[in-house]
Amino acid sequence: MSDTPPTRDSKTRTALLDAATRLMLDEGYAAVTTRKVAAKAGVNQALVYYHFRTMDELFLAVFRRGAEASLQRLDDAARADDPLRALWQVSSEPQNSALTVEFIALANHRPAVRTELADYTRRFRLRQQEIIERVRDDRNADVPEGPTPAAVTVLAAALARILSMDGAIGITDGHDEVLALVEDYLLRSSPRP
Amino acid sequence: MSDTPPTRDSKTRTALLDAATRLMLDEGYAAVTTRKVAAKAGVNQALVYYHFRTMDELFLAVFRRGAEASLQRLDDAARADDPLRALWQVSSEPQNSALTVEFIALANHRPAVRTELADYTRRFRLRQQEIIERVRDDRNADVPEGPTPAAVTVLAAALARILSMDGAIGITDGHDEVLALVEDYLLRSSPRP
DNA sequence: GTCTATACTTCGATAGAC
DNA sequence: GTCTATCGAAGTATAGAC
Repeated sequence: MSDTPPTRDSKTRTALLDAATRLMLDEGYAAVTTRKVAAKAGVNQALVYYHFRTMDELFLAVFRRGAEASLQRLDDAARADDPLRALWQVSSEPQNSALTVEFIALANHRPAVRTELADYTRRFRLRQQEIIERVRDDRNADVPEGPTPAAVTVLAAALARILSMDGAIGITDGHDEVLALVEDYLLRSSPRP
Repeated sequence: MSDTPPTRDSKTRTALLDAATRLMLDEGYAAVTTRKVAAKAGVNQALVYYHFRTMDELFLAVFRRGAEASLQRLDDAARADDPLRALWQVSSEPQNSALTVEFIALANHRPAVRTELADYTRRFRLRQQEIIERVRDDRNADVPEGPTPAAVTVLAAALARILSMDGAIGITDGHDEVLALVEDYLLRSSPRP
């Protein structure tokens, strides 16, 4: 506890996180090595270990930054005119899903990442679910048919990810049809003006 | 062309493919190294290079073996009593989705894998789509509502994968609700006896 | 087909000067 | 905070004996 910890909001630290994120998206998590990250950030390799003591901590820092941003966007969506549509826009941000898939693969051999990913996923879905329920209650409507809020959160995550994964390998067949289903749901659930 | 190529159906070759597959499922694709694969198969490291000249070829061989098996199961499903339910069973085999996710992550930095994965995905979905259309035509029914066959193939892949990915990190919330939706679709589309 | 031995590369991580 | 220098481990791949 006598060490001076590196600054939480340092220019270099941010550059390293940006570099690691870009590497994950462009070349996959296996391309995230201290050397490549440092090179992309324009600093020395050893400096990575000053800001993040291990690779695990670097990955966790990348993950947490993205997770906090996503939860923040969720709260913004809750206050949008059409919250359900805003929720879908947050979920379907392509970068979001692409990064998540990399972290899921990473979680396979990094227990610390798995724990963090599971915690975040639960929080994200639960918050999403609350928003969906609130929208439903606000219209104190007769919402008989259609999937439950819990199912909707899983469906949204599933669709967002398949669109992202397919896109990564150049597949788009059936995507328009699926997006039409989403649009259909949003229109059926949207506030009548 | 003067080299004697290794036997296509060799005991060792199969053991190596099994070992690589298990490693991918248990520890992620990054754990698939010639040393670990050889150790798990109980043979020498250099032997991997006799059966597969490079890591790329090893990964492709693992992929192709699984892909051929899946396409075969698709054909079997086409002849089942309830083809749609059989299709869902093939898609939702947990191993299937888990392996696919690893290959998607791999495709990110192995172009050869990406090409192969894209080709296979197209063939799989197209074949699935044909089966769905045939089932629909057989009952020459009035199938007005519900998603198109192309959308169904994407939905099935999306749901199978999210269930698998969630399961890998210990998340099951909302899964029952989603499975109930699938069951609902299958019952609505199943042959009335 | 299977092995030993080894060349070469890259990785994570640390020590210590500035 | 940032750098140079370096260690040891692990990776891909090859040569050659059996």
